Amino acid sequence: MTARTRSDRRRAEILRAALDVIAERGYRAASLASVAERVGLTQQGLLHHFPTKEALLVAVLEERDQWDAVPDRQWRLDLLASLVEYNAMRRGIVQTFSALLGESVTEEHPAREYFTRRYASVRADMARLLRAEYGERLPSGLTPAQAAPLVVAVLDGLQFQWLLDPDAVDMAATFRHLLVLLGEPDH
Amino acid sequence: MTARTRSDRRRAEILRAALDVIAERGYRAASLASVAERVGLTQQGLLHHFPTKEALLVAVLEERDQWDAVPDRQWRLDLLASLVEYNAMRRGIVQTFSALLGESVTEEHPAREYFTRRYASVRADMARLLRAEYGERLPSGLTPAQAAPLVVAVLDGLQFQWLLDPDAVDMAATFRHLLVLLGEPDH
DNA sequence: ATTATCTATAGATCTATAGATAATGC
DNA sequence: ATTATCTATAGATCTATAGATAATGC
Repeated sequence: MTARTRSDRRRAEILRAALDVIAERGYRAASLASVAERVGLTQQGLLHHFPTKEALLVAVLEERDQWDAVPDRQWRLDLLASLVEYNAMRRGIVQTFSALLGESVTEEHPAREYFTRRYASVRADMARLLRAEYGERLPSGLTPAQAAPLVVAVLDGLQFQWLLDPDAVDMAATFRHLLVLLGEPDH
Repeated sequence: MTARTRSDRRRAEILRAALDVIAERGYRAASLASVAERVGLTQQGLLHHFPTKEALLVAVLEERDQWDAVPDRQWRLDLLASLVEYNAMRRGIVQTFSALLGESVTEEHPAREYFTRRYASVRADMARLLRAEYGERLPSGLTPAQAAPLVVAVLDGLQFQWLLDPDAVDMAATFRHLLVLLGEPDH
């Protein structure tokens, strides 16, 4: 599981530092020097492992894809609620990707395509999950495809409210309120 | 309504250019020079009107507060849907404030406090609106205070999905699906 | 007179390249 | 031998200050 070669370990260290720095400053304002400093390297030393700043961002995004690679047959709505609960304990990671999402809507942002593709796929997965849970119609009459972007929007929107004011917003409890709105599945 | 003095007009021009540049690059990556260029000024000329970059940001945020100053007694849920529809025609503005929101969760961002305060107040307004519409319980059994952060989250979350892929997400239609989930008010 | 704008510039950054040296692993 | 890291540095930026000049409005 852990990186094998010396080089892989170094890359993993750098990636973790990059996640932290991006959480603190976003990608554009994150400097290679500040990432390098956290792992005891010079900025030029870091560039030996990732040849450009963008290569480092790409590696960050690829890592995220690995976390998310949960076989989606196993997903259920109540497990989604647990995921939200879990995220509420990993503020740094949530902040990293919320900051990246925010930046990604600006022009020529190197993560823009990534997020565009990702949301298309997340909406599709969510629709599938809802279909598995409810069949072709939710109790409200909405189709899974209609409800999917709503559920995804709630997940992201809640993260921003929570990051700005963790004491004012209980992400997990609020997400469960969405499940109330969606209605109880029949099964 | 329009700015009166020469100076006020100039400031208004600069503000509009700043909104555009922030939409394109975010605040941190927006340079004073690029804002100045759009109004035919040098960067130093711009600084005559806004003494620091942060002062310019503050002015941008204050302007937003003015737009939002709709007497909230007049708000109703279906008017919110029209607002979403309207926003779908103002991509630039939506992008400006989505980018700022995204950046604002990073440390020491000059808009962080602004957004924290703003969301507290937006949630309170939304709860008030829901109470006016539904009374103390929505059809689902949720209280207005429980549903408010959800509705706000949907508004923001949809904006990100729409900005990334306008053709894939119909903001207004999807928001109306949320209204279906909330249920028809009795009155 | 006052306000607006410009030129010049200081002082910080930032990314990336070139090439030397140090450390590691056959 | 190869990989990792460093020093040196080019070439772009960026914000902000200082002080001169141009334009505007009593």
